[in-house]
Amino acid sequence: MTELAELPAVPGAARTQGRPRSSRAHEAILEAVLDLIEEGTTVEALSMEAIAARAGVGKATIYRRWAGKDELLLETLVKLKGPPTQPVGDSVRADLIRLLSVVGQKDQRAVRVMPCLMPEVSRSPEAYRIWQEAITEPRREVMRDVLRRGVATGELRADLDVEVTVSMLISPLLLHRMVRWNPRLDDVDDLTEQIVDVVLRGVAA
Amino acid sequence: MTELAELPAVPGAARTQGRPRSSRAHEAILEAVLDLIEEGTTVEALSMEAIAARAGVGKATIYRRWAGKDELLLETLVKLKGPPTQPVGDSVRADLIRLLSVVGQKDQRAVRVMPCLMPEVSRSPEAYRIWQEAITEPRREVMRDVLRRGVATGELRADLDVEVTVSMLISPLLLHRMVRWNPRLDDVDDLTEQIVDVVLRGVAA
DNA sequence: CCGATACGGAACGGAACCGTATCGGAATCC
DNA sequence: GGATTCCGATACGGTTCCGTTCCGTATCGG
Repeated sequence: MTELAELPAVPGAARTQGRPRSSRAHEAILEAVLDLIEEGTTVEALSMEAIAARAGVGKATIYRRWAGKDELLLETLVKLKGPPTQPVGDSVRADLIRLLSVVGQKDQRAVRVMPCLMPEVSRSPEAYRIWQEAITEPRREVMRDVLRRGVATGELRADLDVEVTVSMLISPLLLHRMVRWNPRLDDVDDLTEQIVDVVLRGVAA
Repeated sequence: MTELAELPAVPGAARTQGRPRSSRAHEAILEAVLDLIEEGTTVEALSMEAIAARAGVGKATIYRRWAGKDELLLETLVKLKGPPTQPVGDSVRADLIRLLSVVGQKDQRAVRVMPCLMPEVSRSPEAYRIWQEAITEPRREVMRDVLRRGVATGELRADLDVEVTVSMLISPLLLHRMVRWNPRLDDVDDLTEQIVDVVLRGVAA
């Protein structure tokens, strides 16, 4: 998918001759994208000119690395999210709380970026595919593992519907932390625990 | 193009003299906005020119009615989502299933429009307020009522956290139907029932 | 040192929209 | 019939951004 190689700068090409691409410019461009989005620019309204200006970079320097805004955004997003949180293995409950407590809490910029991606994701099948593969699916898979292990150890019932359970666990937190769907939940301090406990009770043997 | 007889048309203004505004044009403009969004135009990318062209209307006809795109969009949105579904009162479970089964199913256009509003909602406090007051809050209130009645009749336990429960019930369906957050749920045919049953079990006395 | 490439910056022609103005014609009230 | 307002259409100047192409300079490998 995307190459994050750094020292030689960018692609796997045998770019031996001449001045190497500046990794500093590379980083500055990605940071500029995040900064602008965080400040309220929609993904769609992001202009290459604004990105270049913010990064202190010529537009040509951007086009030398990415074919267009979409490619740039993809690399920005993948870099932003990093790898999913990993469970520890104490108990199903502790692992779920651990995984869920970081939803929308790791990097505040991700919270700002995600809603801006929704129009693109809901419109373009390609954007949807990338979003699924790079962002949501890896995180769901981690949680599926926790639930499956719980089934294996007998902590959870054998006929548990893993997909529905994952969705029930993540969705309320995602919706609250991403778009603050219900502002009254702001005051609930043990939201994660409440959700996990209700779901675990609901699916108990 | 010949004009048919028109109703008195639009606002409560004392507009006695001259040709009245065409309610047909009014409707055509609102429909054009929805059509364009449904076809994949982002709210932000909506241009007055495109709306006018699609509606078969001059731009001046739009500006004569609304001061700008924001006002036009607001009226479009409020018209789109009509009043919330009302519960029947048989049982808590039946009412919840009734309310939840229409999430994202009433008007397919609403499903397309909502993700496009997320960037605006997450960026502008004013847009967030309107979105809450006009869209989400009235629907939550209906569901709160169902839960409160359940508490009153003893079907639900007395110390139920209504806000958290509402969020747990709606969020998974909302996320699935709006942005298809987890495509594996496509095949689950009794998703609504499963969610309601797990939650009700989880919060049982 | 030299050749090659990247750098930041500026300018380019072209496209899309903005919001306004103006047109001849149509609809309505007095 | 006459005054008034709205109609759809088109044109306008102004703005923003696109993606490309030039600069003159900086930085690498050989």
